[in-house]
Amino acid sequence: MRPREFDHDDVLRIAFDQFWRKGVRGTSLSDIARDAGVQRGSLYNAFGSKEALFLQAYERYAGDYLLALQKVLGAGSLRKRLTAFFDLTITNFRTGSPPRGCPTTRGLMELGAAEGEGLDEEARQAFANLISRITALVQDALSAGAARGEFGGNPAAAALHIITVTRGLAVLERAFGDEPQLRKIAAHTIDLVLDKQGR
Amino acid sequence: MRPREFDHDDVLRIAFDQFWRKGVRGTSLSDIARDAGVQRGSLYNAFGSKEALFLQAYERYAGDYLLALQKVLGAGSLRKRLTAFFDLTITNFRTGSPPRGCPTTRGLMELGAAEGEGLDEEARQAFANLISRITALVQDALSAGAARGEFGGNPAAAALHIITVTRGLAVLERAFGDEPQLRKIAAHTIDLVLDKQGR
DNA sequence: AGAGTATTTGACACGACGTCAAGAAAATGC
DNA sequence: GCATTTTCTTGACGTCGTGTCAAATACTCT
Repeated sequence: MRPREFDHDDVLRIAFDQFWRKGVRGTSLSDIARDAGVQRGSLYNAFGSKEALFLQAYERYAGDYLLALQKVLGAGSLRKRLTAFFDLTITNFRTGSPPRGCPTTRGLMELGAAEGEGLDEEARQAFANLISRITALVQDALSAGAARGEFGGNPAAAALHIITVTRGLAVLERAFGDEPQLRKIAAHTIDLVLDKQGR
Repeated sequence: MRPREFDHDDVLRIAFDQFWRKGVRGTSLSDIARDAGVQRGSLYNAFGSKEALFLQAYERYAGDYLLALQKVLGAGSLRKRLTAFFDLTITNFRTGSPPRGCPTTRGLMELGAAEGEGLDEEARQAFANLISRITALVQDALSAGAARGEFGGNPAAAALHIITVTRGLAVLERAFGDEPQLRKIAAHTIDLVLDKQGR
């Protein structure tokens, strides 16, 4: 056995950074190879394909991100939790310059509509999976809030609504790049859901 | 002067159909040329570049789409208008098999985060422009509704919120392809905005 | 030390984008 | 009616990206 000459995790991080900034289709394996100081062929040998490499890098990101969300969604009043949740969400795709956007949303929209086109079904499931798990976290927070009388609606419906808004924010971020506006929408959403419309 | 051997508008329609289904990056000019029965070089001669061709095709689509929206947002009670608006929105990216998704959202997420990457600034403005104009239409409907006592909130904030939800729906459509779920979210959003939370 | 095995490396085939020069076809002027 | 001109068309080219393969390489285990 000959040992790898590069660190698996280093490559994963470097690759995801590129994918995040430029999208999967917009990132070439040559770019990653150059950045990581690895030969292009070695990447194919180690990961099989660009999509497989992306998937591994994405899973890594998804795990980290879920942990961070779990943290902010688990402490404080419901309003505080939701505020922190939106905050982390917006911060997540507003970091970097230019801002990197939301990798999940970008990945989803990069999917080919037809079969075989672009990213494959496995990637779609990875994206859907992260969204589902985030939805579950939000729903848990809402249910906990309901138990404490901080919320009187349907946790499942409200969680879905909140998630939809975060996905929409990811899109508007791309369109306008106007962070204050995103935060306003987030605040408004919290008001709507908590039924204090601030009028 | 030698006349064109193909119809400008035909090509635009054929091209946009492909862009819509497979994204800009996922569509090759060879595909379009084959589909349209035109030589690839002729497309370059007539449009200049893939992005320019996309932009023209997109503007065409945007105009049609705006007209349709204007129609449904201008008649009936506010609730009816919003329902028809969400209906048209969801129908728009659920048509075709497999569903084609939302071209605006896809286009936005295909944009390169950095300069020079992928679609250029002009495309971003075209996307942002359509979103802005749709927002304005929704806001008009809300204002009209407010004048008739059908709505008591802030039209600008509510319109922005609604638009955000539609962008989120476009993303969730990609993730889950679950049309009934999308419609539920839409209905819930209308309830929230009109302040009848259906509890 | 030697054999085995996985990794690295460079070359290859293929397709896509965009450019360019040469050929083709119609409108205009004489 | 014919030549000219102007535009469109056509095919070839260079570059870059993806993915494959066989040969060379370097480590490990016996």
